[in-house]
Amino acid sequence: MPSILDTLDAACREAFTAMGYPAQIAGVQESTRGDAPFQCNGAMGAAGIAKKRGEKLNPRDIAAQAIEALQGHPLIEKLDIGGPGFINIYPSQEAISARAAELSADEKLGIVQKTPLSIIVDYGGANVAKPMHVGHLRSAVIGEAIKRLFRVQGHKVIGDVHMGDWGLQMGHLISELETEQPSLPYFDADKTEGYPTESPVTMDDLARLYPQASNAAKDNDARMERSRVATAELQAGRAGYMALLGHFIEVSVAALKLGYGNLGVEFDLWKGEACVDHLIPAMIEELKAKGITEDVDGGLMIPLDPVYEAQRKEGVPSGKRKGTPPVMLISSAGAVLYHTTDLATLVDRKAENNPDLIAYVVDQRQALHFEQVFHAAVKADWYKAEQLYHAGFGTMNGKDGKPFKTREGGVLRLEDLLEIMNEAATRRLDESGIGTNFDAAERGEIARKIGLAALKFADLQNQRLTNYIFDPERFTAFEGKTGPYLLYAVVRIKSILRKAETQGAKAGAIKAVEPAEQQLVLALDAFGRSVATSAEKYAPHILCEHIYRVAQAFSRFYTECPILVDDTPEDVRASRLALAGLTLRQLEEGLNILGIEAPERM
RNA sequence: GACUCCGUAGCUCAGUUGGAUAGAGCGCAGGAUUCCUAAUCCUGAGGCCGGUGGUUCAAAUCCACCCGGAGUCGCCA
Repeated sequence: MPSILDTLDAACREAFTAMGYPAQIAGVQESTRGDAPFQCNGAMGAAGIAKKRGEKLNPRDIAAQAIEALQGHPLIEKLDIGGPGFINIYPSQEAISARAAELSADEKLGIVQKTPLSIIVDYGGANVAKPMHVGHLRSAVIGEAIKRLFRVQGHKVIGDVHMGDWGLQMGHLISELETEQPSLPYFDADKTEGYPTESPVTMDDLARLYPQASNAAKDNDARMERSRVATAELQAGRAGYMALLGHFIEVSVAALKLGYGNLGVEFDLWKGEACVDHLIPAMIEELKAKGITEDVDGGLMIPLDPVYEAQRKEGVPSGKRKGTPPVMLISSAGAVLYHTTDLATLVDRKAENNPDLIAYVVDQRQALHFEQVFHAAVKADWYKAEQLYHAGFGTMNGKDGKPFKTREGGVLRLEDLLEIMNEAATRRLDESGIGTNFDAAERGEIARKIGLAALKFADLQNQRLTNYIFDPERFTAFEGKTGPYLLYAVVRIKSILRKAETQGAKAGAIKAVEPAEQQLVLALDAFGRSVATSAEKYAPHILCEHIYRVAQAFSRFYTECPILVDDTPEDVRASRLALAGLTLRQLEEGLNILGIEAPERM
């Protein structure tokens, strides 16, 4: 069953259509003025259309005509005209109560189920051998939310972490390890099998080796060359290096599973770039056969933009050319590149999953990269442009407006970030003296959930592309539009329901009488639309806004409408208990989509 | 230099297809608790929506130019 808003929307469009105007001008929205719950702005648009037809009509008269047609609609209590011709719509108490009953009976809580599509969400993107840091936070948190948004609409969704495990970084690691421990069997070029099963390095070793190598190579060409050679030999399949890569991946995946697990982020696939390497030769042959490649400087590319190519042929330096640069498949040094593995991943996904849609939740700074890869995939006729979407996001900055750094200027590790949030939550619990009667283990768990909720909600409530400022003080404040506020609403409802249980009070038919009750039902009724819009736009912040509004509406209801107080009549108590129960289900489902977990009490 | 994103209250941010008096949170001023968790609720003050021009009955929103910030611009991923 559609929401009240959707039903009214259809009714208004029909009324305006019957009057000879296009349906698109007559949409219904939540009121911006607060006088009425809903408004329709169609009359002004209609007057504009009439004027173009040569008729001169007053929008207020058109509104009056529309109201005439809408009069008697079962959901509508009252209609009036505001300002130049805005139609205010007041749904009836009965309609609101009936809608609450529908929502209560709906397992999906009003989320409209779509025709199932097969969707891959590519997010996470952590690198093998590098510890997770703040840069991985947004992709994980936003990607998880987008994955779940699609899932609750009935789509078949696969989350793929898509690790970075195949580039120069591997060459850096291999060559640096060789510098430290040249006697390891992996570096014996004559040996091709019989390597140890135990990894020669730990995660800590890897985390140390990579920056060591990277720094060493920065202004040492000979050192850089060693990394390049190692990379090329790895990609050519040198046995010892492949064995090392296996160790690196194994050690890293174990660490990453822990890291993502602490964030409450789960992947269905732990694939990486190395998984698709074997597809590359055939892919290159296919691309060549399709005639879309071009040899250049000993490498191979797919030109994408005639404007760019013309300048290249005229000898314009690469930094000064306009338009889209080509996709580089093979470098002059013979190495496979980022473009190549991403294209091969698209080939792999088509073969394995044949998805209707692939969404990449990756930093917006990579927008050009994805534009190029998508363009090439379309050119190769593997995908249609609308099947590939890059949901980019802005960076998390420090208070100076630059990407977040530790006080020492280094990159903040994700585990340290979580610890900062955890400490802040614990401090806050101590300060407010709440939950002091809980045992230490429960308190610890509550603090963890509060800290995580604070962080995730602070991240998700921003529009994706916004570069937002990481402000631990603000995120961990428990007042206002924060994760903890939402958890508080959930916990208060659970508390009431527990108490009702012990008193033997039962939920019954919802009758929304008080303004706070009606506002709560109307807020709840917007869930389906919020989820749909949020998914459609890859915009979790829309759902955040909705959940916050529901929590606010509940808090008001909680203040104004006593439930278990002695003088509450039994039918009113039953109705309010049912309304509280419905609110709880929706808040928990909404928070679950955002990847936020609430404690039982706090 | 070219392209992309951004500029909205003191601060941090929303603003769907152009619509009434531009919203929220924090902060600030005032108020509410014999009663289910006050981490709450209610009321208020606070804005040339970066600037100028244009389109429109109507512009934060669309177009052009300018100012300011971030990012990207083939062989790192």
